[in-house]
Amino acid sequence: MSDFSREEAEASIQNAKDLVIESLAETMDLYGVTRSAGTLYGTMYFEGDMTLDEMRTQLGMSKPSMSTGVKKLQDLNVAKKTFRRGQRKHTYIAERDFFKFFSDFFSDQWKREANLNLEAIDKAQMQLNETIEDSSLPEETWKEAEKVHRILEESKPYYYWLQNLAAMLRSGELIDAVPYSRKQRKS
Amino acid sequence: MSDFSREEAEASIQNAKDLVIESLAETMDLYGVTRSAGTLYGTMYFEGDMTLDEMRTQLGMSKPSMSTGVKKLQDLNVAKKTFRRGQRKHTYIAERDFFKFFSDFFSDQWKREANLNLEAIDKAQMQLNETIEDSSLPEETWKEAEKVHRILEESKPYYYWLQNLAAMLRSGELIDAVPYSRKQRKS
DNA sequence: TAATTGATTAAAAAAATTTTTAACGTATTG
DNA sequence: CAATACGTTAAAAATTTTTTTAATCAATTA
Repeated sequence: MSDFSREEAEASIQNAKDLVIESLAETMDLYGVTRSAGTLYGTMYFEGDMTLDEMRTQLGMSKPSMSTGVKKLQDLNVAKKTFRRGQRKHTYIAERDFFKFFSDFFSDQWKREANLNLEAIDKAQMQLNETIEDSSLPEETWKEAEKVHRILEESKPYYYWLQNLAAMLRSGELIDAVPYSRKQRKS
Repeated sequence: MSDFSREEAEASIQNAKDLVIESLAETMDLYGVTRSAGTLYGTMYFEGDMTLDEMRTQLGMSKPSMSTGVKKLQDLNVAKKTFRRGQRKHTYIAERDFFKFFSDFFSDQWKREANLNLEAIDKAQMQLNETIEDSSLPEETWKEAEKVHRILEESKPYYYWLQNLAAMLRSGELIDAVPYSRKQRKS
C-alpha cells in the first residue's frame, strides 16, 4: 500500500534525523561545544563527507561559521578531513565511534585536570612550608598554614585516582570493564 | 630564625590558597560552572561555613552574585546549607569530597545523556519504520531510511554501555575498581 | 505586631561570546 | 603566470550570558 508520496517520505526521514540531531546537539553542549557546532556534528553524522558549502546549505549559516565549527569538531576529534577524488573543495567526515570519542575526551580532560591541580597543590605546599618552618611566628599563624597544608594533602588521593582512571580509559581497560548491552547488570 | 613578619606570613598563606583557588576555578569551568562560581567554591574550600556577606567581602562582588553562585554550587552538590548557632544569617559550607562530587556529577550526566539520546533514537526509528514498510516508494528512498535506521541501531551499544557505566559509578563500584595511590599502575 | 535585617527576584547595565560581512591570503587551474 | 575559486582571518554586529543596582519578599526580634 502507498501511504506516502516520495516527498512525504523524504520529509519524514529528514524529520527523524532532526530528532536525533537535536538530541546530539544538546548532548554536545555538555562537552563544551556550542549548539551550532553540535548541530553541525549531528548533520555530518548522517552524511558522508561534506564540503563547507554543503554544510552551509544544510544549516543556513555563513561559511566562516562552518569553518570554525569544523575546526572545533576537529579539535574534539569528532571530525576528520577527507579526500574526495577530483574535488577541489575540502571535505570533512564525522567520527561515529562514540567509544573513541569518550575515551579521548575524558582521558585528556581528567589528565589535564589532575596535573593542573596537583601542580598548584605542590607550589602551594612548598610556600606553606616556609611559614610552617618559621618558629618565630605566632601559633595562630602557623596553625593556619598547617591546616591548609593538610587540606591540600588530603585531596591528593583523588587526583592520583583521577590520573589512574584516565590511564585506564586511554588504554581501553575501562571500556572493556563495563558491559555493552542493556540490562546485563544485576538488578 | 625569623624570616617572616606575621603579616608577610599571612599574605604568603593567602597566596598559597590563591594558587589552588585559581586552579580549582579553572577546573570547574569544565563542569559548567562560571569562573566566579568556581572562585567562590575555591574560597569556601579553605574556610569553615560562610555567610553571603563573608563571601562578598572575600570576593569583592555583589550579594546577589553570591546568592546565585551558592545556588549553582548547591545544584552541583558541592555546597550545603549549615546551621551556625545564634547566627541569623544563612551559612554555607563547601563539600570537600571530590570522589563524591565525581560520582554524583558524572553518573547523573551520563544517565541523562544516554536516556535523552536513546529516547530520540527510538522515536526516530519508529518514524523511519513507516517509510521502510511502505513498499510503493522508490528504492532510493527506503534505502536511505534503512541506512539511517542502521546508523542509529549501531550507536545503541554505546548508550547502553554509558548507562552501565553510570550505574557502576553511582554504586561505588567504579571508584573502588581504580587505585587511589600514585604510580601504582604498571609502567 | 511593627521594625529591622537578610535573601531573593526583576530589571538594567556590562561583559563576553557567537555570528556575520568584508578583506585577505593561498592554492589550483586554464 | 594570470585568473579564479576556496578557506581563513579581522572587524563589526548581534546575541547571549553575567553582574549589578534596585525593589520586593520573608523572617527574626524587640
